[in-house]
Amino acid sequence: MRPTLRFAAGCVNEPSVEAAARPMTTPALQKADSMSSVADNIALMKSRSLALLLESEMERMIMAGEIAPGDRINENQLALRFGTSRGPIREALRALEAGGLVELRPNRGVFVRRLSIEEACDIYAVRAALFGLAGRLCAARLGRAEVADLKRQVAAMEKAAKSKDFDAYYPLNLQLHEFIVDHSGNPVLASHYRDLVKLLHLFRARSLVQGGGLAISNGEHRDMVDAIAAGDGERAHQSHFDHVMRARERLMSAVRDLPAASEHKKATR
Amino acid sequence: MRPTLRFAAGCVNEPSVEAAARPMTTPALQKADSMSSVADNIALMKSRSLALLLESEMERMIMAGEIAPGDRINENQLALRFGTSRGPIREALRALEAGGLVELRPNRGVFVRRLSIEEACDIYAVRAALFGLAGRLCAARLGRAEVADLKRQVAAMEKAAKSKDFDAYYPLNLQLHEFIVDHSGNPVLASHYRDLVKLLHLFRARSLVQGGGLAISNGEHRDMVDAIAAGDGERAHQSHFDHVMRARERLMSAVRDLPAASEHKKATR
DNA sequence: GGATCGTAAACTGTCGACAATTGACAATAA
DNA sequence: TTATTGTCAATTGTCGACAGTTTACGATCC
Repeated sequence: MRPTLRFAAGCVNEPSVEAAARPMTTPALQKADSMSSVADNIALMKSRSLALLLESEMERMIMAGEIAPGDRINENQLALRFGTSRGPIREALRALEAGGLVELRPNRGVFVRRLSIEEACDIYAVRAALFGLAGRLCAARLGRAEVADLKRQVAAMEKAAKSKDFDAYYPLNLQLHEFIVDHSGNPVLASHYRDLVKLLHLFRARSLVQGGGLAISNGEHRDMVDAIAAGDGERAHQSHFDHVMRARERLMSAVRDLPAASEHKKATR
Repeated sequence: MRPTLRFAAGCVNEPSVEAAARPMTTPALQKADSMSSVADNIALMKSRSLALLLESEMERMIMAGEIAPGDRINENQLALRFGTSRGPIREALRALEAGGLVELRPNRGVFVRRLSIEEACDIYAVRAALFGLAGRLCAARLGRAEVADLKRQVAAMEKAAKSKDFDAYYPLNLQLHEFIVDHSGNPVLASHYRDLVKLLHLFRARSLVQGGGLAISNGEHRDMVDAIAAGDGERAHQSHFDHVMRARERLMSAVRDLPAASEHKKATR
């Protein structure tokens, strides 16, 4: 029988590692854990490889901030916590490193990547280029139905923006961007775009984006959708590119406005 | 004492795995292998980790075509060949997978990624977007000296193009693109661009690019450099973007012109 | 003869153990 | 006191072995 992978709850001190993964330890007994019983396990069996599981779980942990940028990741501790050996952990960390979420310092350990302002700035620019391309492609591809969908989304955001309901606006905003990228018809673009967005989560000052004019941002969304609706690739490109670049400016000016705190030590190297 | 890492020459049948890596097995004796003796070893010691070494070596092997797209990679065989255990090999493969060079099929093994025409097309588009951004940034950044350098490069290529000397043109072309990307001042952009170019090496029909009008291509280069020299970001973006997209069209039409052979089996899945 | 089933080899996934390195702390010397 | 050196615990890097899966091949049955 395979090792158990129980995500040993409470082994060390973890906030919320849910037993989202519990392969059939006893093939016979199967209480149907209230939530989907068999499908989950089958999916688990198919994933076939702790490393794959661990990779997504650790990515989640980093995204959720359970491990903060700059933190060192202890292999032994993780292995203990997940009830596995260090092998799969190391494999997962390698994959994460290639994605830039984590940094490998030989013989020292792996550290959650810490993004400098400059790097965040660079990432935004690349993201803008990709998003610009997504807009261009959408303008050439999207049909009436999809455009209507886009307009609906922008309208919903308009409402949230008017009432300054950031909690409602934020997920809608995310969804709109995802929609555009996913409907570009270019999976490579979508994948790279997502990677960049992930990386930006490591930027500690990210939360600053919040304040910045919901109405302004949504006005830009309207321009974007208009260009797509008109099938004007060039204009779509420009509006999409500018949208991200303006978001970058909003963030950067916010960062520079409160130069206090934050920037403790740069390049511990 | 550490394991030896001899890259056991001739163990299985490898064409050219040079003993580029030979850490100080006997700290005393050090014959100064004719080439840089100590520095190499120190660099090796610093890299500290077979996995890191293996990663670059295997990347090289894939790039050089020593393992062809679609081929399965046998961990045991590689371990034997390199004189290591499978652990570091697996770690290196994980990293390569995240870069898209290699594909992981659980319980089956890892396979060198095989790029479909569609994927290559998608990658070209993303590459165009990144290159467009690079052009835009260069237009805003480059000084007289760098522009002069660019013009020199284009002039050299002009000469090669006139005499249809592809072997001279190709490396210059590569160098020009590298130059622009590197001088964009955005390392994230440069890194992603390079990854895409690497991926394109997996496209079997890549060699078709060759025939396609050297003079035409270099004419586009001239436009690019002109825009950069003028400091016209918008025009630079457009010319750089178009340059890659036209290269894509040249490749794609070449592919479609000889529909024979090649496309054996799609999606063995 | 062709399809189904069972078996064995080959290989991947995982583990536990050991070797080497790092970083911290204590002891010593100036 | 301060700088240097020696030692030790903690942690990473690597290995060899075992368990489980896949796949190819041959035997059996229709």
